Amino acid sequence: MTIYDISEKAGVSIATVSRVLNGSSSVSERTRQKVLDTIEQYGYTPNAFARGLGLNTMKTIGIMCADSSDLYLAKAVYYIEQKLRAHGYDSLLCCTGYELESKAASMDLLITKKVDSIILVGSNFVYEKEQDNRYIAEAAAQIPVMLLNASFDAPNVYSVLSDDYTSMYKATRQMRADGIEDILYFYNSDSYSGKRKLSGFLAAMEQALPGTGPLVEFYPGSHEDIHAMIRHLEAVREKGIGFHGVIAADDTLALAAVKYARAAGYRIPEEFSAIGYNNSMLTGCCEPELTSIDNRLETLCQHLITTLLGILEGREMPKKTIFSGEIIERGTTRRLREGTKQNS
Amino acid sequence: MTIYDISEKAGVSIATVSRVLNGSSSVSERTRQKVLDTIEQYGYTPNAFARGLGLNTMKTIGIMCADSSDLYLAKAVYYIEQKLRAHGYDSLLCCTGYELESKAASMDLLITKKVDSIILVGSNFVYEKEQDNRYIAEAAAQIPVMLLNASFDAPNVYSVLSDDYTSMYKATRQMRADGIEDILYFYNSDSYSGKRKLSGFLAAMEQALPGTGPLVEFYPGSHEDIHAMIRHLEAVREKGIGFHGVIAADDTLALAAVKYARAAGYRIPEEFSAIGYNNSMLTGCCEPELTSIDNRLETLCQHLITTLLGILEGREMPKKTIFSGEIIERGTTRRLREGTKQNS
DNA sequence: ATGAGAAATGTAAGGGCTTACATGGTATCG
DNA sequence: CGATACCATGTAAGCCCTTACATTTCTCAT
Repeated sequence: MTIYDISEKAGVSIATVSRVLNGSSSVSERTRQKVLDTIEQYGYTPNAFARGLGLNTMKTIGIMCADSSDLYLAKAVYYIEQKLRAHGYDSLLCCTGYELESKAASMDLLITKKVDSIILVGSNFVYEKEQDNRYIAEAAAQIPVMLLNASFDAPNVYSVLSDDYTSMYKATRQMRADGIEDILYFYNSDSYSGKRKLSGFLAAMEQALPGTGPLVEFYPGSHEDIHAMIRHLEAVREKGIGFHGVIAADDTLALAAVKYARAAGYRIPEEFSAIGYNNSMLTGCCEPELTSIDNRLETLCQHLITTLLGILEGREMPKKTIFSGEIIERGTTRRLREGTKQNS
Repeated sequence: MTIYDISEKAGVSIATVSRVLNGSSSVSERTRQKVLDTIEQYGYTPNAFARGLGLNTMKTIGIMCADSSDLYLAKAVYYIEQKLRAHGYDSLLCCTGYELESKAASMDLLITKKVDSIILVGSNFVYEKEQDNRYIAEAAAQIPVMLLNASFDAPNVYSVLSDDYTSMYKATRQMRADGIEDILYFYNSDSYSGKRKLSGFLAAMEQALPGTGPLVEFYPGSHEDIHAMIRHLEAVREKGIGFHGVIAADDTLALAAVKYARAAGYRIPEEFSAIGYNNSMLTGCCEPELTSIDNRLETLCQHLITTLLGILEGREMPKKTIFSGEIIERGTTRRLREGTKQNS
């Protein structure tokens, strides 16, 4: 069943059928109905390839993310896919892993597949070394590239991100205001946002205790292995380093910190505090529940899609948008700051 | 840059270039190299649409899942995407939600987009009423449809699933063997596998205590809201129904049960047991750690892809494959069965 | 009624690729 | 050395749409 069949059955030319299909230019209401009826009757669907060839687009967006099974990234991918679909775009998903090479390769692949744009989900796509980001600039020479949770300045590259620096800065200040001196920063990624978060922590600590070397621990293992994280923290203590608060770059790490602290016999939050990041469902999984920073992922995604659609329609759009995060207080932090409303 | 440009630069015909590109039929090694060099030199990539139009395939597989942010589904999508990519296929992701209507609509959409096959990830795609599954059969009339964790018998539909019935049956028997009489079955889905799990539980209970009405609770709320789950369990107790063990259809539910039990003052596993399902990262999130059923998701996905590739190559493939699951014992169950090796 | 201009429709030229078939060249055999 | 068979390559006909441009049909003011 092709457009020719329909045009024949409906007694019009293929051009007219095409016009009806695309809603463009003028077709009299009468013919329009006639064509529509015929299409309905014969159950015709235009061939996507031929259409793509003609229009040079198939309304498909490439979504790249390192690991779509990661709690946070999965959520982002979900929001993005939803919102794209709502606007008639499909999503070609590409889980690239964390190596630069395979990211670049996936990017080429998506471009070859003729996606209209590529969305890079997660801050690990932007590297410190400028040259490592060349692959992004190269892709952007062909189609717009959107960054979620990262920023990179190049033509045709658009960024939407959360103000991780300030969020961490505030969290750190808050924990100090709660009277905790020895805070350990626990993180597992040197990604773009990973670095911003760390800077926020360091800035707050430097301001509070100038010249002191703040406690900072990098966890290199698997993102899901809470055991290993706990062991890591135990190893830190065994080195004689004491800490009564943990600010983590991620809820999983924070959860590990809570479990570590409980095992070590601390009462939480009286003797030990923890703040996580992402405000994921994991916050409900520990006792007491985890205070966490919400970076308004859905808002970010919404904005990213709005921006993308604008670009695809040829409008001028902001190259970089930053949203602020919010600390969601739960049971792993006390509240000495505002008066003396304490938790216990 | 088209195939014409290359053919010109290389001094051959477009047919030859095409042949080199597709590795088909015979091309002399000399011309082959010449063409390859030219392509390399000018950085030519064939136009995917034109190619699709000619070959009537773009090596793309549709992946449908209700909610790709669900821990378990996200993992499945991840495995599938990885394995497909390894074989040169791309994945068009489609999060459909849980309504039949939108599932059917998404299916049409994917077919319109000319995917080579559709994979339905998750058991919620198969309904009890035969007629509600018509949308699957209809799609299968056009392209092969693969079911993960569900089964539905129709031409061109292939199923790969875990033996949820037996897994639950075993888990239930095991908990009873551990001396727990009042086991509550806690579930949140009437999906295909949801029903199989429930049956396994009921069968084991019926066998143990014929005629007794087993305790069964359906949780209707959000998949992520652990609080609500806990409240639900509390409400059950307030109705005067006692239980000292929970078998849950899902790790999140089991986690809620553990939190519920701890809050109620039970010692785990001495006074209260719990078994979850999926063996997800959540098992490491509670104290003690959660015993859970592993349904070998990666194996399922691997097999599903192998089957799919076979079908696409025109080979005959098994229509239904069932793998057995495995109980991974952790801290929320005791072990009275095998001798007296106890946990505490 | 008539002619101009607008509206509706048709014609045909791509878009970039695959591939059946045609052609020319070379090796093989008697 | 001519006939046979094959291998390498080229020619051209699709694949199914979109759309610029040409043509026909209306509409309406005169």
